[in-house]
Amino acid sequence: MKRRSVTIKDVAKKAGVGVGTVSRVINNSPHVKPKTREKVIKTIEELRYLPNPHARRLSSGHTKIITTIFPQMVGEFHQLLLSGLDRELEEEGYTSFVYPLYSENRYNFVRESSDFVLGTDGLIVDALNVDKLLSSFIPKKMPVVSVEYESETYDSVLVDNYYGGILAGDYLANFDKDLYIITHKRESKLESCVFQERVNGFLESIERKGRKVKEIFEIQLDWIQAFNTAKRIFTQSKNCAIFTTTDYFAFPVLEYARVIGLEPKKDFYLCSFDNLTLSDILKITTIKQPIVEMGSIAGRILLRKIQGYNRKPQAVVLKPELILRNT
Amino acid sequence: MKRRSVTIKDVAKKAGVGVGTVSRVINNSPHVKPKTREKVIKTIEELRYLPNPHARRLSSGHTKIITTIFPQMVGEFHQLLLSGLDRELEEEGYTSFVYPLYSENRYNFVRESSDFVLGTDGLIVDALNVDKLLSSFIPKKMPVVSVEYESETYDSVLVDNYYGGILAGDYLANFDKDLYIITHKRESKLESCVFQERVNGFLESIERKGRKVKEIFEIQLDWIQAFNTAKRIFTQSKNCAIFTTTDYFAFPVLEYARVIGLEPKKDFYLCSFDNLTLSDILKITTIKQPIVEMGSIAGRILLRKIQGYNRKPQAVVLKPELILRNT
DNA sequence: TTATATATTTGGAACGTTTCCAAAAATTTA
DNA sequence: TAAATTTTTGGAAACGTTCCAAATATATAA
Repeated sequence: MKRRSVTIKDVAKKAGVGVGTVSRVINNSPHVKPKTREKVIKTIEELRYLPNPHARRLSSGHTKIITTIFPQMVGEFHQLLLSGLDRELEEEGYTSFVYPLYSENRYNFVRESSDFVLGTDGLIVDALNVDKLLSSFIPKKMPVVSVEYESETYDSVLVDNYYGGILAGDYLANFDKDLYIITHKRESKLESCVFQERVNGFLESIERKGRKVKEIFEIQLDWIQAFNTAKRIFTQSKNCAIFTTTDYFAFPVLEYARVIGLEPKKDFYLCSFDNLTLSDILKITTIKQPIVEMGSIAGRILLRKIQGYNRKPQAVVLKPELILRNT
Repeated sequence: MKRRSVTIKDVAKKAGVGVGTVSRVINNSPHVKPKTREKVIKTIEELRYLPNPHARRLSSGHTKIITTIFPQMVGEFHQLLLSGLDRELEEEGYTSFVYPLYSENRYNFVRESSDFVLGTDGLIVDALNVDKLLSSFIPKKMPVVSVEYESETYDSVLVDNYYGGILAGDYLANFDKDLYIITHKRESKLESCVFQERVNGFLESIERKGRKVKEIFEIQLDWIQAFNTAKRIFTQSKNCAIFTTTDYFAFPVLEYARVIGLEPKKDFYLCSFDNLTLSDILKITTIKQPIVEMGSIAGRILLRKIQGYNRKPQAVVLKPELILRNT
């Protein structure tokens, strides 16, 4: 209600047309005579008119923006997920903002001013227990898709992490080696909860085959800790098979093994999880997660919900796949 | 303009008060009798009323949200910057969204629908040539602060990277070692441009002392490439001093040196840049960037601009600092 | 040429808040 | 008890769009 800037009315008056016509020109409606359109465009430029997005949104009811909530922002995974998502969104003129939830403060902010959530057309929530953490204050009509976590309230898109663990177990149990697991230690409710499932699947698989794991190392998402863990494992056993629950851990493990001169697929075996670019370059055997696909499926579902298509929450569970490489 | 939900009028009617009063209750105005307030709150809960954020924003003229544009999202640096920023924003009830610009597509989207930029109260742009890339389509009255890049159009907050390079040079040139640089290779206009300055400062410093660098390695922001580069350097020279233009490169270098049994501050020297948590843990000598401080200064300036305080664009240049540790 | 169909343009009523102001009610003071 | 002051209140106006129904201009067919 403060200082006013150039409005659609100013443009309409100056161009000698109605506001509706100006609106149509702005929105590329075909129902405007070329001559009129030209005149309006010229006026818009003269007055340096910019549509007020808030008015636009109040009137149209949408923002063409969706929010992606990530537990934190780390590297390739999120970038891939986002790019899959964007692929779908772009087609319909949507784009995505990221709201990282790396601190309690940020989480509280979302809770208290749910306004922020409502100010956008939809919500993608990644790797969070959305039912417990968010659903209570997200209005019922807000379209939400949960990724990497099977929600009871919303549609979900995820990889079958348990099955992925089984694949890894089935592979590594083939060899007569000491079995180790390096996985992520979950330290707060805001951290991703996919890793435990992978471990569970792995344990189930090797148990079936009468095998046991020698030790499970739980570390933070940090390559140096993984490197040091590799050191510990290879000191303990010169004859081991390691399951790392994310590629981020596999890279340093392999590197350490190389440095001390161990040969993969002979001195040791390594099966990882994710299939990020580097695991291909480094020829690491890994469980492939279709990350980009996960993003685009989530995007498609979300768009459909935004368009009013309603159904009971379902989970799309993608099958991970063992990618046999040189470890 | 579709299906209507519960509005402030519905609440007012049901509670037997005027819309103004309801508005006052929602916004915690002190000018409401406790009894009335209670009655209104009860009605709001009964009707499950949620204020429409678009209407709110149109009327009030602000969103209480600011957008942070990052070239890409990687780890600790951005998290620290954001947390510094948030510290300031939170006090005034603002929060920040992230818009990562990791692809041309995303960049084009911002260009074409600048609407997205306008939908928020202010803009923090990190490590991008904001003058060339963004200023042309950002409306004049939009508050913008550039971080890590000295803008001609907007206020900037940055570390004196050149001076940081000099500090590193002054330190490493003390030793009678072969000098190497490992830095980031800038491959697109959307990538950060701070590294070259650091290199330039370093080169200036050692030239003054009559020294020369043996080789400059330009690699991607990727630990394995840094690791391999370390391998190459230590193979080439058993007696070297290395300047890494970011801690991300220093970690693998140090790790590799450890693995082959070289002792820091004796067999080799290493000076890095950033001062991330790990450089402390690993006792790496580094140039400290006050990242959190940078974020909070940027936040403070932005808030002031939002509040209408206007001045000619200025740059706040923070001095980096040599943190002497064990390398 | 006229009647009809079609394409273009128009004004103004929503949209749901906040903000402001004048009026009403409550409280204090004389 | 009346007057002065403070607190609380209701509701109109404004925010700048979109959308709709109606009006006007233009093209087409007879």
